[in-house]
Amino acid sequence: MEEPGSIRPGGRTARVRAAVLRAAGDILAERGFAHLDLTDVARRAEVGKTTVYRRWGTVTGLVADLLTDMADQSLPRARTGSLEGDLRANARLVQRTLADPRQGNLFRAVIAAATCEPRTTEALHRFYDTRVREWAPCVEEAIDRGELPAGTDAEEVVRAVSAPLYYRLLAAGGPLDEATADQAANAAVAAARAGAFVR
Amino acid sequence: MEEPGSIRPGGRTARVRAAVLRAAGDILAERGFAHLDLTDVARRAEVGKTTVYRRWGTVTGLVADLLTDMADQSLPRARTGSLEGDLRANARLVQRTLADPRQGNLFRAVIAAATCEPRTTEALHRFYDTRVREWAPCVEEAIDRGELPAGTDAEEVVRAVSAPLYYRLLAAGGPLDEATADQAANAAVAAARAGAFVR
DNA sequence: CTCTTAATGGAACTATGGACCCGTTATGGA
DNA sequence: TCCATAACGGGTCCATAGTTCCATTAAGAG
Repeated sequence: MEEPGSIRPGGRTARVRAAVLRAAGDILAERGFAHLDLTDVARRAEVGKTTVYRRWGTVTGLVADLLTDMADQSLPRARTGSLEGDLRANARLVQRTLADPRQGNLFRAVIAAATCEPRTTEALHRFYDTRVREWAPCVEEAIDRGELPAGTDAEEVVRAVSAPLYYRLLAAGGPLDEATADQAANAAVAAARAGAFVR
Repeated sequence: MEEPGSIRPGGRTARVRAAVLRAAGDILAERGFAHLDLTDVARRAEVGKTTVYRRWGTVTGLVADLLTDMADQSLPRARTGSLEGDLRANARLVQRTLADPRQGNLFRAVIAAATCEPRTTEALHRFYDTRVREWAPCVEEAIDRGELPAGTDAEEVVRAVSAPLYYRLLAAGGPLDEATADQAANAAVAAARAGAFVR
């Protein structure tokens, strides 16, 4: 019996997983990582406490599974035709997500959880790898068009757009509005044009 | 009896606080935020359990106090004479701090704790405000020298240097070496020169 | 449809984080 | 130096997170 749910993943098992992940997300968004315990999750999900402990074991383990679930729901990138437009669209998408009360708190909680366990950290990294790879092509295309220096690290440019937004969310604080998003996108474009991301 | 330690802060009380904060920092660095409980802190600090619960009450409250203690120990900024030099020095300082096993884990844990409670969040913001204000003058001077456009938000430039490093530490992962630090500094300078941080 | 068994979940148990009581210590002002 | 009391800390109690056991349910193969 390795990995409960791997042999009979259909029907009830899938319903239980969905209910548990949903409850976990709710609690994380409302109360934060520190107040998450599996007993509470089981109660909210209307699922047996034993089931939750058996399948996920620890809080960080549950968050890791939540992250792989989140990674599966990736949105397609924008295609505005220009580098500025695409990156600004990305910045605003990230900004709206982080500024949304539920989503923002969820991300903060998930990142906090990733702080505590390598397994969860890896799940988080995979999540961002997915997102970055989804958006990197718009930078690649700009390089092909000659808008950016050859050898520019496309993925690094995409990360540079998100970084200031996450920095505000997690560390330094400050407003997370559309102006912040646009500034992040503009700064990334300007730095990329100047060759700051050439490998 | 508001705020235990506010009326007789000397002698034993100060020693207890130092021992507790030291123990808390050790545990956070070694095991992370999730495994921090006040009973354990009291044991390590060789201090009465009751004392810890009375003075700090919760894990996040203790971390908040730890943060104000950390904010008091600010390093003076570098003065290399050039904007690039100063910001690169700042980037490398941050990078060395975050890459150091103990310090890096401590920062991750402290930020995770700040995720869970407004009081702690505010303490964290104050911590970064202190740091940013310490370094902002080197950008101001560059503006005065005409190296950067008038109206450039100096503090925002400083934040732009740290952001990519924290983004790696907390969210996306990836190497945190000197090359990363220099890239962050270069990108911030390039963006600032292009006017991306003009208010 | 039937049967095997994967997976769930109720219930009882244990370990421990956190709260409280009250006696002890030592700070800091007179 | 002395004293009022701020602050500490040992001991005890309680709520509950997490574990274990076993009966019940239903997935999915034939």
